[in-house]
Amino acid sequence: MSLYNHKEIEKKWQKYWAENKTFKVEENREKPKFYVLDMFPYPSGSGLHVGHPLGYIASDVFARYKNLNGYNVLHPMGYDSFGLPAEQYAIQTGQHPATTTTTNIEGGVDKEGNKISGYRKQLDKIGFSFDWDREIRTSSPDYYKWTQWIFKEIYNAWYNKKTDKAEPIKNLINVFEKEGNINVSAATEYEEVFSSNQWKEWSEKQQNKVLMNYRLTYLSDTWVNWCPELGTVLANDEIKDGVSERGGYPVEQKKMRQWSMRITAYADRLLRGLEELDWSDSIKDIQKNWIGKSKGASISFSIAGFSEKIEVFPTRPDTIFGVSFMVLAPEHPLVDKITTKSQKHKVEEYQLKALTKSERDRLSDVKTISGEFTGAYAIHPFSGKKIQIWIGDYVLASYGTGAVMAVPCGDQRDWDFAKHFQIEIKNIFKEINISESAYIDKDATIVNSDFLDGLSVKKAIKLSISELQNKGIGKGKTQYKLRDAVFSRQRYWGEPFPVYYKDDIPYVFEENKVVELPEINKYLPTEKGDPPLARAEKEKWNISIFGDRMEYNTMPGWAGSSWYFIRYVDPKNSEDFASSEKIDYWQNVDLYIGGAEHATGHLLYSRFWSKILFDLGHIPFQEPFQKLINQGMIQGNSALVYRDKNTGRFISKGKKEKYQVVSFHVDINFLNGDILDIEKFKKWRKEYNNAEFVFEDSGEYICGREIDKMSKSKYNVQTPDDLVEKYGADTLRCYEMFLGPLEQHKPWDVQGITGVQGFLKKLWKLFHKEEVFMTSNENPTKEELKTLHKTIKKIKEDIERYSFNTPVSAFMICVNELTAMKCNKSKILKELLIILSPYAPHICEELWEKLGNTKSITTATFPEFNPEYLIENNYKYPVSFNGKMRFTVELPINLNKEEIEKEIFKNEKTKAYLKGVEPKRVIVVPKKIVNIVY
RNA sequence: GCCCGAGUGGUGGAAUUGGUAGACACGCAAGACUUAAAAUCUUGUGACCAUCUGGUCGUGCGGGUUCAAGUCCCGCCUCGGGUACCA
Repeated sequence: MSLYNHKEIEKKWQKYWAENKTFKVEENREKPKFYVLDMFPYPSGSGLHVGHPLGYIASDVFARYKNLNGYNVLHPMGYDSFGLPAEQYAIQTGQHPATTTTTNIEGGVDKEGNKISGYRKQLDKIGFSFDWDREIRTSSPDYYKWTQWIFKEIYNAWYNKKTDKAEPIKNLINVFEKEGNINVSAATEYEEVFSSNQWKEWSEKQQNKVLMNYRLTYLSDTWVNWCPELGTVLANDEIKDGVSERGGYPVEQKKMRQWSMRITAYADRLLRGLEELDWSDSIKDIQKNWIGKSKGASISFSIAGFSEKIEVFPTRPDTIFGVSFMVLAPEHPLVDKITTKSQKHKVEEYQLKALTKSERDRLSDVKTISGEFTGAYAIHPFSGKKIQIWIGDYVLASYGTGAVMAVPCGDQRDWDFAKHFQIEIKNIFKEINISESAYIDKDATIVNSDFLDGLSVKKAIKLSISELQNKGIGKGKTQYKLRDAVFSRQRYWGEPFPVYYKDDIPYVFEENKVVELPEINKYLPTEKGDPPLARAEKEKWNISIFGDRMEYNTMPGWAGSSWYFIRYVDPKNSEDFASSEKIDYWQNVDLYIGGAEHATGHLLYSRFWSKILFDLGHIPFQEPFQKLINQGMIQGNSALVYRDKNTGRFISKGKKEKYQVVSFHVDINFLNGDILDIEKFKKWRKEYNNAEFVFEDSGEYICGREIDKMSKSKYNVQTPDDLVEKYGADTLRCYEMFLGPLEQHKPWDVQGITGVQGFLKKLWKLFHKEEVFMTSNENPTKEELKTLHKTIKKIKEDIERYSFNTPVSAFMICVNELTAMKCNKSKILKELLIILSPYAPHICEELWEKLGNTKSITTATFPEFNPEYLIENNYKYPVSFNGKMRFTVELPINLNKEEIEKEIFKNEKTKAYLKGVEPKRVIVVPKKIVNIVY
């Protein structure tokens, strides 16, 4: 073998790595650990396209780099294998989702007879350094046994606000038995107070009901986002623009008995925890927004003639004297009660109208101001004045208290509302004109406000809160937008809950045994509307049910992915979710790479579960992912053909203006560059067999191009398999990195790949003469060492700042320079192979072996950069005149400013540019630049 | 609307702290080898002007700071992401 044969080399080394378990990793206290993780994929039937491996390649480069630098690197891979598509497929074909899932991972044939290559085989071809002995699948009972265990841990925990952490529910029960709940400060909506006697007297059912209010996962009747088409409940982050993210089906509000996770207890810690994370600002912002912390006061207004109060939550309690009316959401429970007879008709009409309006309508209808007066009055807590109570659909029942104290001078929506209904607008800001709009900045001085007069906003907020507190009508309060997360799905293909019901009370199984997903005859809801699991008879379950029935819901997609990074450290442990020694060694993930679309889902829930597990003493860290990189999406480069509407002929791109055309997507595999292969196209579909064309003058058919999401339906999917076959995995790896910064979105374009392959061929040639392997043992020259060490420095610096694209150019430059020097010295090439091996591991292993090494290149050490080789005697000074670079002058590096200036002015060219004019100023920056101003 | 991020040749992109804009690669053009093609190699390639030397312009647009701005500041435009009557 003499020419670079990527197929043979890659096959050989992939086999070698697998047989020798090269990437198997164990705890090793001699070495520092490094944990590199990719977001694990959902194994879909369509397999990997070139966008998927982008992040995996980057993390693999980093993992291999860290390994060469003496770290013990954990770099696992697995599958998030519960999910909707497999279930949808099961509904259509009757095939068990487990079967589909296995086929999608391991390869095989699907029900329609399509060949599925399988994720694992696709991944293997790219040469990743995954430790496959650690593979996990969230749908495997060995794995979800522990997802269920974590659920039980969460179920058996409550949030103690005094210690600011989760604690076992047992402790709480002890307290209840001793002294009731009088001294308990917990994350709960439950406000009733009970004594120890009351607690003891209660039935089990009653006690259970009360405890539900404290548990970190609890059952409650909640308004949920119900998607009838999917037959399931969706989390807020699974809905985009009012329709389901998957499928785009309408979503409606429905009340259902659901498991929820008390994530709100962690709102503040989730917010504060962001500060110490090395994540992009945009992801941090998204999470901050989602948590939505706002500080203010809760104030209750009494209503004239009623005992009820209206609770409001202003963030600006300092504007309390600017209140000129109140607005309730049309759905507010008090509306029916306080509305006067004369207003009743109008109010009810308005309520009905508001009901029919969808969220979307309300949103798009910002300009229309609407509302109705209820006829009732609230009492201002300080002035005692009567103020009108209105309803308006700009106030949402679902947010805060569903009521606002309207301060038109300080809030634009209140201002608009007051103007529209001609309600008084009181100005409480000193020397501020509010005749055109409200004043929302916080830099005014408060006036017309009794005891707040003359104060700054900041001081007035403080004082107003303490006065409210004194009067017992309000207090300072912090509110979050974050809601508790609904944790039930009316689905089959998910983790079953380790829960059964007896007399309608939920119980979790005491014994630590997995509750396996039972076989059912159909993957659809029952006629009664119960979830599919209701179809399983009691004996179909692998566990003896002591109660009346099992929980029929399953867990959501994010359950398994919220803790998988912990399981990787000890994936086969059957006694524990992972041994504490191993967790202690590996700790949290040092580098996590994945898509930004998981910002509010997976990335938030994982942080939430980590904090619970930390509080309960199961793990020693609170944050799962220290450094996060969000890789950009690789978009598809679709190809279009144009068909003449009149004749049905296909018109080439350059001629299409002369015709009335409709465009179609065609398979990108029919193209060579932008030129369509007419024969392939004709064979594609029957109706094209006799297609006629209008060509360019050159006689070719040129396709249009368009950047789309990569998807089957646009025929623009490029699989890594084809490219690996044609160019090799090493080329693909380097090329995907070469494409641009990892975080950036970029269209896929295969045109540049030949350049990268050319680079590897040139590398190969450095080691060969006349197609025979030949290297020299001579000592390298200064120039050769300079090239090598310049590259070592650049690669190290770039990889460490996660710049994965620039090293590829540096390697190219290095190989180009060595080629120009005709360098085949093993002392140089050996080190080049080591630094290149994270990018192109196969070719490097092969050449490494040819150099006479018997151990894999993965056991090598990343070379030390030696600055001595980069010391220059001269520097080429760019000489600028008035900031414009004109020419360069090479000067000894050790000259000082004055000497440099002298040398420059000796130069003929300098004189020519100055034309005898005396320079006004000369700037000399040694080892940088010379600028002459004249 | 608000909050982030981005805008550089025909294309992907480089320029890490203000200091030679366009590295590296694709594409294109010319040439060498070849019966021919592929592969490979050599040369050129931001735009405009000029016979070369060279000059003018040039990093989305308009200003500004500076000896010097792709990089910093102010105001806009476009695109992408997030969020949405949040009280």
